[in-house]
Amino acid sequence: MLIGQLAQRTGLSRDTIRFYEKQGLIKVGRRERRVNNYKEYSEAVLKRLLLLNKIKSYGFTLNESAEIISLLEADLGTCNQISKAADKKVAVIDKKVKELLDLRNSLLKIITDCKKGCSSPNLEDNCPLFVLE
Amino acid sequence: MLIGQLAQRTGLSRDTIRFYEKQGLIKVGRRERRVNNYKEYSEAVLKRLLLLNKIKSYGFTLNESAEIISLLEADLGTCNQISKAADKKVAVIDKKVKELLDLRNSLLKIITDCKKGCSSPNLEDNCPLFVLE
DNA sequence: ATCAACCGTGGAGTTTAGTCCATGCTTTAC
DNA sequence: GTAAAGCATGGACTAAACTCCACGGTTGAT
Repeated sequence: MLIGQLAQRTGLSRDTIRFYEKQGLIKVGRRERRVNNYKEYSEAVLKRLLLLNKIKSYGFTLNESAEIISLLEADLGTCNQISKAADKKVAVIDKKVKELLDLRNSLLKIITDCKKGCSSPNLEDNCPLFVLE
Repeated sequence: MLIGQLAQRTGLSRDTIRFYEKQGLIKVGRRERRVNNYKEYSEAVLKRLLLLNKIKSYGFTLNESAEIISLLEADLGTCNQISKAADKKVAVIDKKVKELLDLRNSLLKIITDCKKGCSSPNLEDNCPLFVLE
């Protein structure tokens, strides 16, 4: 199929597909061209892209996704390997969540402090925060 | 003071200070130069940088921080304004946290599914996930 | 014949917040 | 007198994952 159809079937834009190609995430052999030089994409490429999307949707980066696919293709994507990769991601996510929640608390505190510091309920006063002592 | 001292007192690198200058976050008048062309930074600039850092530490971007400072300087940084900006940030954070937690659940699910799908406890089998049906 | 819609390539731009480099002048210390 | 350290300027580079653009060839419909 041509790139337009590939785009439709994967939900990716042509530009994205071409970008993935530039990145080496998918390959089209130099022989897989039509006479007019249009690229002919195989079902295998379609599958690879769908898989890439699926893995990516779990929060893996493009490169990580490609690595996982390589493992699978080399029959090395064992349960241990995959689980370990996912575990690592979970740890990263947990860290991010913690940071965000800390930030959230700080923000909530400045909101209450700001309102509290306003000369009583006149919320049109300047916020006493964000002023260096 | 010169940039080196300013860097020391703010904890920012010279490069960062120069970058902020390029971005227009701080300004040094063309007249505020020593005879040798070295820039002379005022205490006001120092304060502005410290304030910028403080606001930034609450998760605001550089530009947002600069905007908040502008409000404060124009005596418009009212409790309402500041609280509203913080509220907005909180909402953004909440959204991100939710996304991350959803992702976390998906990952946990693929871990258990992967292990469950392994031909029983042989974790060296290929993970049955990440395979298109 | 011509217009839209599609294809190819190469390269630039986007975002954020800087970092690093080259070049060249100034000042300070030994 | 010379080396190190500090200053100024302008511009390139970084990550991530695209998106957009220009230019040009091809195909299909009218």
